[in-house]
Amino acid sequence: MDRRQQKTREAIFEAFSKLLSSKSYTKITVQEIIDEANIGRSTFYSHFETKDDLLREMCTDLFDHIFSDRLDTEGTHDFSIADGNPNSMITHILYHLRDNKKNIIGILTCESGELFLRFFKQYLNELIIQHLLKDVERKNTDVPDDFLVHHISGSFVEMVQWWLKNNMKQSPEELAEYFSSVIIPII
Amino acid sequence: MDRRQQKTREAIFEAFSKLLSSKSYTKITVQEIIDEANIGRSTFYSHFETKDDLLREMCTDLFDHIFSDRLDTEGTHDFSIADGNPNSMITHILYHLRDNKKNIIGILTCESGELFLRFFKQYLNELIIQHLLKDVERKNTDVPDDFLVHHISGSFVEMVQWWLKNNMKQSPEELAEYFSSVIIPII
DNA sequence: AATGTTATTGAACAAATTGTTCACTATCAT
DNA sequence: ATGATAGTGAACAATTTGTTCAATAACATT
Repeated sequence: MDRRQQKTREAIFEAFSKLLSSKSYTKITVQEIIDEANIGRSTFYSHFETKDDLLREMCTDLFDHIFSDRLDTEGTHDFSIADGNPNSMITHILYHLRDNKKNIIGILTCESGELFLRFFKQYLNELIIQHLLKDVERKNTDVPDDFLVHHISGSFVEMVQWWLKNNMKQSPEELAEYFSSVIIPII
Repeated sequence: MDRRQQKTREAIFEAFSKLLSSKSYTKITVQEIIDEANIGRSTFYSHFETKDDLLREMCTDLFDHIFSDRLDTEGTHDFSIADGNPNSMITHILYHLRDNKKNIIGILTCESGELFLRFFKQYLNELIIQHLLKDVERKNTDVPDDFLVHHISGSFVEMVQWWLKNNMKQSPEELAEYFSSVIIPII
């Protein structure tokens, strides 16, 4: 990728992220992003089709990063997606979210949250199906698998939202304990 | 309230709801609502400040209706918010959502879902605090009350979304069973 | 260092949208 | 019948959106 493209893309992401900390997604105009990023109008539209497209790309970048196994060891913590231990996986995700540079709270607390959460749940569902419900004989046969998967991923994103909005008072390890406490008994 | 005001308000609600079934909230313009409702431009703005305001009012109307006790008996079902039985409360809410005239799926599957769900969770939190966790000696002391309340309300709205997006295949009673099955064990 | 390729610029453009104003008309309650 | 209230529709300036295009800058490669 051309160095100019990289710089422009990064400038747009940063401008967008900065704007998200002061106003909600729908209120932000493309013009403001352009001004903040200090780029030409046509440059923005050569990178992204629309504002929605920009958000989509940013989410893809973020979750690809969090949920990719290769990047586990370079992080600031020892928890990994790949080791199959539920608590470790949860803690891994929470650390990434906490230390992330993008303005997640900005994305969440406005209309764009819809898109963000859709991404989040999608990645989580795959993770749950692959690691949590595979090779585990379930005791709770009252509910269908599909319901349970959505319950777990749904509960998780709800927990993350609650956590972020309360300024992440709890540690990722503490939160992982809470989560296990309301999920493990019902699997 | 003036009969003219009622008619205008109703026409706007209906137009908005109809538009929500064909396109997402952010794509809908005030102009389209005006055209669909067949009213004057200035009339719209004398009723609602903005499009967001309209959505807010619609949500308030809806949830006030669902969560008000007085209206329990007039419904198409025998379940009530007031009787304190969790399953009965859940079923009551689900029936209302299912039979509702407003386009809930339209609201949910677009950016306005943020606002809608905020309302929904707020009403649910109050209900949970008042009816579910009051006078119940909790066994699960590993998690704080605040976390548990959010977990329950969060899980509930996630379940409703899953249900609506799957065309409400399950009956409200069946869903209430599912929900109890993943919540009761962890209280 | 020269060259062809590619990214960015900035200005200009039409079309659509937003929220407000105002004089006029229709409908209401009594 | 009448005063009060609600709706009309047209016009308004200000923003925003997405596109186009020729000129310029930065790039990779030889």
